[in-house]
Parts: sequence; structure tokens; C-alpha cells
Amino acid sequence: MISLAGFPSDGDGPIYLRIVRFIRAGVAAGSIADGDEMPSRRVVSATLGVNPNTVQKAYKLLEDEGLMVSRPGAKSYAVVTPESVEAARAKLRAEEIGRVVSALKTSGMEKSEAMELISRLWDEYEVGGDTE
Amino acid sequence: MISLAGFPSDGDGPIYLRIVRFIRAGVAAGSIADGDEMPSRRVVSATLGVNPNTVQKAYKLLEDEGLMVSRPGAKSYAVVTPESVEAARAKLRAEEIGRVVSALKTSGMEKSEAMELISRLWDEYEVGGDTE
DNA sequence: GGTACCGTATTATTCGACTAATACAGTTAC
DNA sequence: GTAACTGTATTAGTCGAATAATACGGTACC
Repeated sequence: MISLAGFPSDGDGPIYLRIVRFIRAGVAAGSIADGDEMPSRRVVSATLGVNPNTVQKAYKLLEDEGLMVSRPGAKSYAVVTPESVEAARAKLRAEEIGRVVSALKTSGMEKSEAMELISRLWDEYEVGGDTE
Repeated sequence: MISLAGFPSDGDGPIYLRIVRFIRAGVAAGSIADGDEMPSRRVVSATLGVNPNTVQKAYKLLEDEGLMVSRPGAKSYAVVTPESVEAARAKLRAEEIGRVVSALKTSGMEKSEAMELISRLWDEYEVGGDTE
């Protein structure tokens, strides 16, 4: 059974995404094995103090990514294959990151400037990109 | 008087940000000159079919950025100086990068991971034939 | 000074994302 | 079969951002 130990009590972003991130990290890091039983929606919801549907939203995303399997009535299990591990890592890596670097360097920005800018944007993060 | 010709009837993001972007682009591109008269809030609101306060929200941001000046009762004017042009370009650049950062966050990546990867990729990336 | 425009402030309303409440349906072990 | 779990769907509440309705006060020009 996959443990929720280490799940951050405080974190950035909505709860369902933090759950997704937590499982993705486990798959990517190898701390979750193929066929491991996932805690049920209700167990997770009770543990984290959220609604089962919030967990369902996270589990649905994870299933769509191929990181777990669910079927009505039965328990859910992690899927850890070379493909799913790569999928998890790809998500964590987000290939578009290369475009950030590309765009920034092309614009003639110094590395220190770029890091500062990205750090600030990350914290401020407004859809539409307005800052200040 | 600055013209609204070319203002995109459809676009991404809230209206007030599209107005901001439109003016920023004009300043950055040089199609707006220093001292140019800005259309009043009410004129813009009537032209675009939105509330004057939506325009006010945009104009307030532009004024905070140093791209225009307003004072109660009087007309508003564009401010085009080396500083404001640089400010406009920086904002447009930051906005573009912000979209990518947004995508990374939505995909569940954590800030520390992102910063680390960007730092590493920065050193590996070679400026090639990429333009734009 | 009066009129017509201007910018600004205060207060609703709308709308979508996130979360919750509840009910429904499938699986498994006895 | 039935009890106790499981996953899933439908609907409602909550909160913040975007926009609107309205009112107020300043400036310019005759």
C-alpha cells in the first residue's frame, strides 16, 4: 500500500494538483512499485481532510497519464513501467522548459537576470503574465 | 490621438489585459509617440463595448508602468521615453515567458525543480538558428 | 459661472475554478 | 445474498477575478 507519509501539509496550488505531484514524484523516483495498491479515494480524503471528489479529480488525472488504473468497485493500483516512469518524468520536466531558455538567451538576457525573472514570475504567476 | 485600429476583436485573456498589451505593443514598436493623446476611458469603452471601469483598470496599469500619465479631469497622454520603451518591451517579454512558466506550474512541476533544470539547460543550450 | 467633458472611487454582478455533499453502481469475501 | 468496501456521477456551495452600474469630483473652455 502506498503511503501518504511525506505529503506536504502546506504547498502551492490546489490540493488535487498537489496529490498528482506527490504520486508523480513517487513514480519518477522509484519509491512506488508496479502493482502497488493505491489508497482508496475515501482513505486519502479522510487522511488529508478533503472531499473524496477532490481525490478523485487527482486520481483521474493520474489515470489519464497512465500512472495508475482504476475500475468501479475494485481497488486502484499504481502502474510503474518504463513508459509510465518516463511519462511522470516528462511531466515533471515539461519539455517546454527548453523554450524558456531559448527565448531568454535569444533575447540577450544574462543567466542571472533570467533566473531572477523566472523566480519572480513563478511566485507571482498571474495568467496573462502581468507582474509588478 | 492614438487609434484603436487594429485592436484584436478576439483574443486571449481578459479585456483589460488585452488593452494593456495593445498599448504596450504600440510603445514598444514605436507606433505611439511621446505626448500622444490617449482616447478617454469613455471613448474606449464605447468603442469596445465594455465598461469604462474596465478601461480604467487597464489605464491604471499602464500608468503604473510609466507608459502614460493621467490626472483627474484632464486628458491622458502617452509617455514614450527610452525608459518606458524598455519597460514595455520587458513586460511583453515577461508575459511570454509567464505563459511558459504557467504551463510548467500547471503540469505539476515544483519551483526548485524548474529553477534547477533551467539553470542546467541554460549552460547546455547553444544559440542556434532560432529567430523571433 | 456653466456646460461638457475628463479621471476616479465605491459598490454590485457575473462567471469560472476548486471543493464539498450526496447518491448511485460495481467488486469482493463471507 | 449480503455486508462492507470500492470507484463514479450529479449537484451544490465557496471564493476570487473580471466586469458592470452608479456616483463623485476635477479640468477646460466658452
